[in-house]
Amino acid sequence: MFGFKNDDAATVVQFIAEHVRRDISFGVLPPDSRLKIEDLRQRYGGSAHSFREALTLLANEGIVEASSQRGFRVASASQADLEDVTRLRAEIEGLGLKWSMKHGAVRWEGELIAARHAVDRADRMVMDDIDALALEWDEANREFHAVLVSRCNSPRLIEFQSRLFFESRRFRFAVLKERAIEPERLKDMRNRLVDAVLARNDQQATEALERLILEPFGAPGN
Amino acid sequence: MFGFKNDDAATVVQFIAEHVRRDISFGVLPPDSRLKIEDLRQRYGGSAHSFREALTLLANEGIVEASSQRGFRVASASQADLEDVTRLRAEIEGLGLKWSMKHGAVRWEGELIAARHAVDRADRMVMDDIDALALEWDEANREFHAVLVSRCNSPRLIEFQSRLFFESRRFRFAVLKERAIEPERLKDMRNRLVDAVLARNDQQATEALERLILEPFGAPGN
DNA sequence: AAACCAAAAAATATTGAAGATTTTGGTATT
DNA sequence: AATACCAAAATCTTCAATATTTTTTGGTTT
Repeated sequence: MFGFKNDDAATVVQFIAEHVRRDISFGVLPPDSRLKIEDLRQRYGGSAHSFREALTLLANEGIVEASSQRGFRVASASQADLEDVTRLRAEIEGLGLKWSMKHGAVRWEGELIAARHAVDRADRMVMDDIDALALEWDEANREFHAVLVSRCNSPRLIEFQSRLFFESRRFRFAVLKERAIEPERLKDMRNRLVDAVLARNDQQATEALERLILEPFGAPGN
Repeated sequence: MFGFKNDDAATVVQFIAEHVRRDISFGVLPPDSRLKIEDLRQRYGGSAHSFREALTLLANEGIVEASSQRGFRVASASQADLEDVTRLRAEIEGLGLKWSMKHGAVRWEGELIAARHAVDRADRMVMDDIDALALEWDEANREFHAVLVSRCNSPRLIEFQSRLFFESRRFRFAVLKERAIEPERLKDMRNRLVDAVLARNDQQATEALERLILEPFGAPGN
């Protein structure tokens, strides 16, 4: 019936998890709100078991909190969380970039330049219709940062990076909704980053990356 | 009735997950072996659903692999995995240690010294009866490395560290079973590490930590 | 009025059984 | 030997029921 023979998200649990994950990122399900299984079923479909499984999974990812015998709720999103996630993201991603710069060749550089192009474009366009383009915008961002670490040769680092990126999504959308994105500034920082990568300058690259990650959130702690 | 309402995860799923996690670490369930739910139920008890949930969780942690429609199996443990885990552990733990050295005070130093004492002792004793003392030995190790990062002020880093430590357990036990532990050498390295920490010397500390983590596995890549 | 206890109500956790779908392994055919 | 096909096995998903825990409610005592 369905043509999905891929190993990707072919199971109901993963389908649900993906959906809930996205709705949490977008703020449709706000922080600290309770996730009553019965309510969710009516919204997303699926059986109670599938939901438990999916929520257990999301709890393990950190965007849902589970307390024993008391059900699930969306993880809180405090200032401390924001700082923790972004700081750690800067470190992990910086490390992955450093390693990628050792192994990545011309092909990688091409992917990087293409991803930069896409994300620059998304930055410029997203303001026109935030609701419609937000997902696309974030996907371009995800792709760019994924390429940065893609050649690091460490599957676990890639997974951590991806997880932290998802966790920071909520905060990123909050910034976007305040229209606090500065396309030109971001483009500048990305150019400096890519230049440093192409020149294989480790230190400049990690510094540029750190600024790119931290600055949109107001560089807390100055 | 008040008192015992700890967050202690008294749910069946977590109980099963904990058990299976341990058996995988110990090699009771060897890498790549299939995890048939029916078989496991007879061994651990619990319902099929609880098992699915637990295994989904372990799959998310990385020590179990799930392929859609084809069940679960213990994650393979290749040389590449060993290198990935240990390398990443050295980096993450090093970062956490650096941050801990900023915030940790006298109390922390005390915990560190106590943990070092315990793990030195465990190293000396474990050879006498490996099967009986292995768990205790590894717990002392876990505690020591947990203390190192305990003051880093980043819950997510602590969680990553803990996860990587569990993932590396399998390899650590393999080394132990080959009786390839050198208590005196390890004690030396730990002393150098703790000395550097007390002196608040970032670079020496991270270098010592890196050696402590990588060396027991034969320092691959020379 | 505040604190306390017990029973009722609500929600969650767990299990069992059964139907649907997919993979696997064997057999017959070409 | 390769392919097509069928049956058995395993997994995935849902429905339904029971057990356990938390929360609420209402009445009693201090």
